[in-house]
Amino acid sequence: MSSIRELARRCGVSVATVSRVFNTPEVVSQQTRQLVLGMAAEIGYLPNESARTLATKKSNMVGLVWDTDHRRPGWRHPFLQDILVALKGALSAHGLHLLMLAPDPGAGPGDPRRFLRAVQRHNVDGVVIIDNGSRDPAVLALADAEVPCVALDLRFTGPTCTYITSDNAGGGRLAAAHLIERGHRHIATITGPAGNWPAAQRLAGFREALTEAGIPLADGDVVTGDFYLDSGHAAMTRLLERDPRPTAVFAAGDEMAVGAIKAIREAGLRVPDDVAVIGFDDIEVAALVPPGLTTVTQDKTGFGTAAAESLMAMLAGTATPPEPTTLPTTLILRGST
Amino acid sequence: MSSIRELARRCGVSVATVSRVFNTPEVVSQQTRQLVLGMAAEIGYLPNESARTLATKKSNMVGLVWDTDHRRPGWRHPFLQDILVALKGALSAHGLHLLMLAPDPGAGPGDPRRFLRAVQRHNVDGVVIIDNGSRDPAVLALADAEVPCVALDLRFTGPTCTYITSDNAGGGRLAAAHLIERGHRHIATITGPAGNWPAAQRLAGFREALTEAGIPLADGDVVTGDFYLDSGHAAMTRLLERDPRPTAVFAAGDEMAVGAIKAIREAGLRVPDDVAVIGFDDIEVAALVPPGLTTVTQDKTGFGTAAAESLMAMLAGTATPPEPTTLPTTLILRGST
DNA sequence: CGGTTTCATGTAACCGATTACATCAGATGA
DNA sequence: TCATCTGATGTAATCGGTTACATGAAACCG
Repeated sequence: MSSIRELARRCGVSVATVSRVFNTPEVVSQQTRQLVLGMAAEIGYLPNESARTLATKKSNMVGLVWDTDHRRPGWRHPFLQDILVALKGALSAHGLHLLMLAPDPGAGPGDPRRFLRAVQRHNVDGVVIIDNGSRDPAVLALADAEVPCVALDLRFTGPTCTYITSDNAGGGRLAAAHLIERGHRHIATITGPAGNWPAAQRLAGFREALTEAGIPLADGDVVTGDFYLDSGHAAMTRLLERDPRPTAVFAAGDEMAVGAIKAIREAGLRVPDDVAVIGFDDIEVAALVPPGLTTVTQDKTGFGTAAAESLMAMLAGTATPPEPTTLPTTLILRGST
Repeated sequence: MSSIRELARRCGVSVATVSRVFNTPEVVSQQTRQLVLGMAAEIGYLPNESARTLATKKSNMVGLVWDTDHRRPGWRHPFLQDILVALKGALSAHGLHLLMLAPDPGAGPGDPRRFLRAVQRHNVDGVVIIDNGSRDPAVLALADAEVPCVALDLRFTGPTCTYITSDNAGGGRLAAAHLIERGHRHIATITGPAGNWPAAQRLAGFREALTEAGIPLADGDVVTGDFYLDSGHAAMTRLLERDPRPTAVFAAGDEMAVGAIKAIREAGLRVPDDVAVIGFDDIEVAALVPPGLTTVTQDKTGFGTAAAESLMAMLAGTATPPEPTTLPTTLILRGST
């Protein structure tokens, strides 16, 4: 691998000049520039990023902390793929690479500093956190990183931190309003795990809209799930035992909604005639599962692009981190309501 | 940020000793080791990875080249998420980080060296390529990287290269055998784009099994799709116009199979009674779309773990790259056949 | 007891870049 | 004509580690 010194020697110039050709080409003469670039192409010279990072303390890498919950092997964020595609695209456009960090081996598996340490060792210019509400201490510890941080789907603040979330409360309101408009007066909901902020917001918005419409929400009509399919099935089964039975259900996640539909079918009832179902997320299956799941969609691509933008703003050196971004949610009408 | 020299000074030892404490602790005395570790914890010292990489030429980073097809914004690999989860998990276990590389900005958008250059600049210890048969020159150029490379779902050979694929031919055979066993004698297929190797293998295995069973496959019963839903719908629509109409269809991808089911339904026919459908991939929707899609499943997690293992083998310094891995495919019976 | 090992540690070169500062030739201007 | 400015380039310190080699003390051994 040819170094800058080798290239400088071959060109008969100093290393400083070569460096300038690549970093501040405008200060070097046309003639020298072409000489160096030509020779660089000839011998296949490429600057070594580690050396540049060492010298400049800028790595052009953004750390990605993700999938931190080792206790749950099936952990997944519903939009991981969409977010990654958008995030990588947006960062690439700025010449930034995305480093998916392994926990620091020097810290034990339970050490809350295992990601912070990994971040600090690698001179990343910023960090993106993808979580879904686990509130893992190892994630929260990242607020201490003296580096711009953007968290997705997680309230996350700090002197150099901001976050992106969907308008979950608004989405919950949309769902309630839609069901009310469809004439339902007894509406149940399957919410997410206690302590999960997006789930709580969805429930809050939903409840608010019901209250405004003068529709009561009994405690027994609020059942907790864990966002996965089976929990939706189980929750719905319980709801169907209620007397009177709710005529509509708002599930705080599409997977749970699909599970609910399954349970309704198994009980010999029809969707939406006997029980209407509305979900949240608009995952791929929503469009494909019959009768088509009406749902509240999140701007999946927006997560990635907004994260990149917030990060770029902080990298540009604003004194205070950008305000948290709230992505709009919208209703997608399909057959289940 | 405290440096190794700072730490050495505070401990009253040389930088070499500090370095040894972290890299070859067995050669330094118990006493000194504890002194250094204690002080390191106290002042929060962490070694700088860029500096280590510069000195050792090992970065503990694996480059990930992915989503190279800029012409198709919706590009996606059916298993990207599963692969990433497994890959990251397996690499993390070995202390390796995954660097999702942006194309080198110094190369134009169409430059076939844009990924190779990014790889070379970053001192990555290895490269993983996720492709789905685009045969992008920028991907093929990576064979010249003097670094271990593992490609997923792509035949990719070279002095330091190997690849992981599913047993696509075997899967095609499984699909055919299953339909034959179900009594079908007129079976059509929706294949992938010309030049797509996995698709070609699936077709080959499928065709082979039919031939062995003495069942003809007319040219008109082979229709080409592009792996996406709409193409499956369109292909099936054409197949339904055939006279006689096939009684079963093998789609080389689940999304196309779902599209096919949709087309069959829209034509007023039933699945599987009028036309049976079998897919390939076992994506999430397969289980959820009624009547449940019978399909050939790939070992999604296996892609990630096998890639990590092949990579580790090459990093361990074997003279020749490991043989390509062929992951077994198996049949998943559901309601569509 | 002198010589050889062994163990712990130190010295200093090196990895490949960036960059503050110095230099120097030629152009400018009074 | 000489001082001054400008533009292009060079010198050398620096970033934060690793590691070959040197050193010196203690242990071992015939």
